[in-house]
Amino acid sequence: MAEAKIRNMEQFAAISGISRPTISKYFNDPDSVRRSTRERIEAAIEKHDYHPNIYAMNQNRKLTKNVGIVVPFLADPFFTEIARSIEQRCIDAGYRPTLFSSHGDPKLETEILDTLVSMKPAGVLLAPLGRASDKSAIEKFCKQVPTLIFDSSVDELGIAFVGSDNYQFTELITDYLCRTGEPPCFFEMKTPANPNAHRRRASYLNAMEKFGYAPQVVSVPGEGWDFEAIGMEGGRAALAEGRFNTNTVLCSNDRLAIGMLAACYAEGLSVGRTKDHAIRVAGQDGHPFSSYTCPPLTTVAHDYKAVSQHAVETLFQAIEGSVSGWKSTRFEGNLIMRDSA
Amino acid sequence: MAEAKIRNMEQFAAISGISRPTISKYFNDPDSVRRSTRERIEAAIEKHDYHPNIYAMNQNRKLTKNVGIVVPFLADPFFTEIARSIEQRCIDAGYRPTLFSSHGDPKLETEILDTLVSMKPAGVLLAPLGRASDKSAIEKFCKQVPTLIFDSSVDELGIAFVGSDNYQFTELITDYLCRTGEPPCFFEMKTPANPNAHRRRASYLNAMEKFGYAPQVVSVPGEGWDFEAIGMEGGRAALAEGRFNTNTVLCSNDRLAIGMLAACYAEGLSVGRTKDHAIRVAGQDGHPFSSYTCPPLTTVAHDYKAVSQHAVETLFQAIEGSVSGWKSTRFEGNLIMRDSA
DNA sequence: ATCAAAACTTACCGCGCGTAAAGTTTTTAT
DNA sequence: ATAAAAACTTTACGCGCGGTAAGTTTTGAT
Repeated sequence: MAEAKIRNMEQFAAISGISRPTISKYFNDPDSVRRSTRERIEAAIEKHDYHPNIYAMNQNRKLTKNVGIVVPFLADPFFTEIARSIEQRCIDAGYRPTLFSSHGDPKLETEILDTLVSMKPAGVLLAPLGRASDKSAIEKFCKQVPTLIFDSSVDELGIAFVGSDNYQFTELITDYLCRTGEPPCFFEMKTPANPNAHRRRASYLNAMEKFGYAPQVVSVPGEGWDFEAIGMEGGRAALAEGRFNTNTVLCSNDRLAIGMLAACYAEGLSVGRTKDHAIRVAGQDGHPFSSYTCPPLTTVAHDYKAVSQHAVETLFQAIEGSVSGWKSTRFEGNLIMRDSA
Repeated sequence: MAEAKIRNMEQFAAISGISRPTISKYFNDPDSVRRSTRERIEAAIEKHDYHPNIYAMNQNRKLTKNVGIVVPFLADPFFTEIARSIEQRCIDAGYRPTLFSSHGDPKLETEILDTLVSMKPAGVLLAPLGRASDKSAIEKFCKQVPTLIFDSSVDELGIAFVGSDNYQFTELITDYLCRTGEPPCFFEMKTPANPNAHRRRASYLNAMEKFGYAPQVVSVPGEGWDFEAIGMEGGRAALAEGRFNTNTVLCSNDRLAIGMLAACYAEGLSVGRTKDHAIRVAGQDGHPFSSYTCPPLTTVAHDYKAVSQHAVETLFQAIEGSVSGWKSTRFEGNLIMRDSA
């Protein structure tokens, strides 16, 4: 600690008595140098606490180990959860993930893509904003960087799409709700940001027809990503006005359902699947907190593990050469029966 | 779009008929070049869609506009919320924030600090893991980069600490609970990751003594950051075993309280502040979802705005020269009375 | 001991940009 | 019109590292 701080690899090479290219080789792959050399280098690292500058490293590399992860809204626990899962898988695969959130802002999303270009990532996992996204910017970006689109699909961009089978989600839970009680009304935002919401509505309508029930969609106003608030306010209004034809409400997503539960509580309606309750409420997503609502929320859970694993694997396969055509993979969800419906 | 893609500033300078240093100057500050020049550059940018590589930019700059934000656990909505707020303020101040999460892992926290050194940030806002943090690594880092510590304090490191007055939080809500019903038991994790938890317990004990009541602390086992699960399981056990002496439970934080609410529901206990309920539950933090629990959670909310604003301002003042001594600022919380207590 | 393979060193260029010095052109003020 | 100031160009170097080619040393097997 007495000596001056090492500032670059050349200084470190000089002080450790090993040539710079060898040091560089070591940091690129510690096993690529002789054991004795490695030990000398590691001793010097220990002694001088040297770390190469990763941003300078990537500057002149043909292939970096950087991976970008972009989600539309990090304050949504669904995205924090999936991002965390993907992040971990990237680390395990020896890559350096960097996480970005578009914060619901298309301009910020485009800026992030520009930043990512500077980062020279080996690949990017992008969950686009959806409807609001600047598609041409995404398209341009996909031509420069191997990009895997997840969560919500935008045309046939990038190397592949990996997500959930939202159509199956809604059909599954609609079927369950119809079999176990009154057929559900569908509760959603009027202008959802995410294209998956449209799939879910369409699936609901189709399923209800198939099962021989009259569908009823209750769309509530509200912009942005504050779903719980929108669900609560819209839910209270809809309940007060008696806009639900049955005692069962299927929400377009869990966050809306959490708002709906709060609305029911506020309106003095007891939620639950047994006879002594006034209303049943179900969600969709398998939100991390859905098991801690009161009552615990019945929902269809994303197969987080399958989605994140397949997304990461597909990206890495593409990075490592095997280029096949664009493909879309959607995983089925699992019904999680809890007390709310 | 017909021409080949511009790869660097030199090519861009050539094609736009302006020297590279001037282009560089423009990107550093558009107003530092003549109006006519600026217009020519901007026309060329528009035409060729050129953006300088930000990582190469920062390579050789004396002062970058990078700011690092590190939180211990991004899956905790409290941290997503405060991070988002801080991020926005940095952007508004013309800086480029990059967000990192330690994911509860001290090794990852140290790695992030190394990464941040490479990034040459103008400053860093760090919410340390707390008890688990590698303090010597943080200390080293603080010597290299202007660092503001927020949320939980670690010694007197960095340029300053900004956070909440956790002592006041607990005193405030304990007082409220004592005045409005039975005095509260204190519900907490046995081995909390965050030092604020200890402050809250100490404050509870002190307040109870002051008000002339016998304190009772119920500590439940559990490691990690899955607070809702820990609160629910520990809460169920404690309720089943009748370990709460009064009908009022003050939880160490809102996430634990959310778990406690779920435990009460599971045990068939009605939660609320009126006579017809069996138990009162309160939290602390002002968690983003605390208003959507059933019943809505009574809590002490962080002054998110004040904390994030003061943190960012203090950092930028330090960056821009005015170096005063280390200071600690703690903002008071606001009691939010809802139905749960 | 011998020799080829493996590992290393030296030397040099490249990445994309910041920055400084010196000279040239343009603008502004008088 | 003239001079000073401002803005620009040219030139040259630096940041911290990757990567390659050539030559040198070390290794390990015979």
